[in-house]
Parts: sequence; structure tokens; C-alpha cells
Amino acid sequence: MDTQQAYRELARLCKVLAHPTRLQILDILRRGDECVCHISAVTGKRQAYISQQLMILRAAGLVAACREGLNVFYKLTDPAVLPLLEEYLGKADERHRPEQCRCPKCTGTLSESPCSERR
Amino acid sequence: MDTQQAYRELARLCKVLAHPTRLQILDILRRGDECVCHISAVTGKRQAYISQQLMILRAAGLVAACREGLNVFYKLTDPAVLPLLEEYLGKADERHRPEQCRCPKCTGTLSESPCSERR
DNA sequence: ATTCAATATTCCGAATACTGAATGTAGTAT
DNA sequence: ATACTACATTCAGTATTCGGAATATTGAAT
Repeated sequence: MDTQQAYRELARLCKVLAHPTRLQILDILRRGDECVCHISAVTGKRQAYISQQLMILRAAGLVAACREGLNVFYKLTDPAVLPLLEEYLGKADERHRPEQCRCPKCTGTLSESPCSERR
Repeated sequence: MDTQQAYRELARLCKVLAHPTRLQILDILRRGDECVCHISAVTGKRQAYISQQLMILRAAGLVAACREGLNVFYKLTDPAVLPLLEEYLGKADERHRPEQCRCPKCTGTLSESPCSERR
């Protein structure tokens, strides 16, 4: 009875996805890698809270972190969630650019592709 | 800001899916409509517990019930979950047929297509 | 009307998750 | 060394969920 294991694993994945803020983070990251402060600015949530949710996503293997100087950039690591997001949230359009964001990507002071950014 | 609503709704759906027994029920139903006692037999869980989970699935609009004499048959109503199940659980193979099941479908005493069974 | 079988609902203690506040860590600059 | 910035972790109170037990409802048969 190994299918039980499959149910448990899929349930664990769904549990991680069953959270509006975490979904929004994934939605942000499918537009490109972003640092914590940018995610915080886009969502309007405090940094500590975002860090918490990122930890959960990281533990589930959905995202990975890599440090770039002072900032930590996150990227999607599980390509299987992309079709799910597309089906329910639509195609990813352009990147968000909040007013008050001071991250290197938003201010244009990025020191060339952070941690081998995809595409 | 209507995307927040989309995140909330998708999160609500994922929350319903984030449960091994409920996933197994959906996995059973994608092989065809089944009555509660059959689901109970396949999963090995008590009837009351299955009814509980079915209520949650029903409230989420994922399944619908229809009575056929003494039995109540359940069917999938949201076709959007099928690709998700296929991606993570594989193609649905043949129907389960537990030894101790006394449901009309298993004993072959079904009075012609219950509630307009699909296919 | 009574009984039975199939299913549905309610209740409750235990476990788990959520979320804000406070604090800790790591890298950079002076 | 100190200060600062960006991020991570821990803690605690609250809310929610889990899963079993008991009970209710519904339809069929006698």
C-alpha cells in the first residue's frame, strides 16, 4: 500500500500551498527571482512574516535561497507548481515594481545575474 | 486589488485538498461514481468519518451527491482537479473492488446508471 | 408504525497552525 | 570595534483542524 504515501505527500504539498501569502510569494517568484525585501514590499507584509513563510516554502522544497551581497534572492525550484499557478491564477505578466522598494533589482544596482538567474 | 481574492480562493481549495483521506476519495471517484459504503470499504475508514470528509468536499464544490435507493452515490463535479491528480498520482487505472464491499456496484445489483453516470 | 441499513451531523479533547513581537545572525561599511 | 541593513529564528497566545464517539436523519421493507 504505497499509494497511501502518495496521498500523504500530495497532502503535504497542498497544505503548504493552502495559504494566500505563500501563494502570492510563489506568484511573485514565477516572474523572476526576488529578494526578501522586494517580496515584502509587493505583499505589504513585514519582513519577519515573509521570512517565516519563505522558510516554510523552503522546507517544502518549493523555493531556494541564495545570497547576493546583503540581499538574499529566492527562486522557484519545483517546476511542477507552475502549471497549477497558471491554471488558477492565469499567465504571469510583468514583474511588480512597488514605489517604496529599495532592492537592487528595483533601483537598478544589481551586480549582474544573482546566483545564476534562469532565463 | 482583486488578485488577493484569487489567492484566497486558491488557498481555500488547496486547504480542502490538503488531506490524505480526501485525496484518496477524489482518487476513487475519478474512476467512477461510488456510494459512501464503497468508499468506506476501499479506504478502510469508518463510514462516519468518510461522511465527514465528503461533507467538506461537497461544501467546496468538488463533489456532488445523488441518492439511488438506499445508497448515495458521489461524483466529481470540478474537472479542474483532474489534471492535478493526474500529475501527482498518475493516470487512474481500474476501479477498486474490496472483498467485503456489499454496495450495489460491487455485488452487481445496480438498477441501471445511478443519477446519470458520466461515460 | 417499527425496524433496519445507509448516510449525515454534532461534540469534544488533542494536536497543529497562525501571526505578531522580540530577538538573533550575517554581511557591509566606516 | 561599532553601527547599520537585510534577513532568520524563537516564543507565546490564539485560532483552527483532526479524528473518534455518540447521535440523528432518511429511505426501504415488513
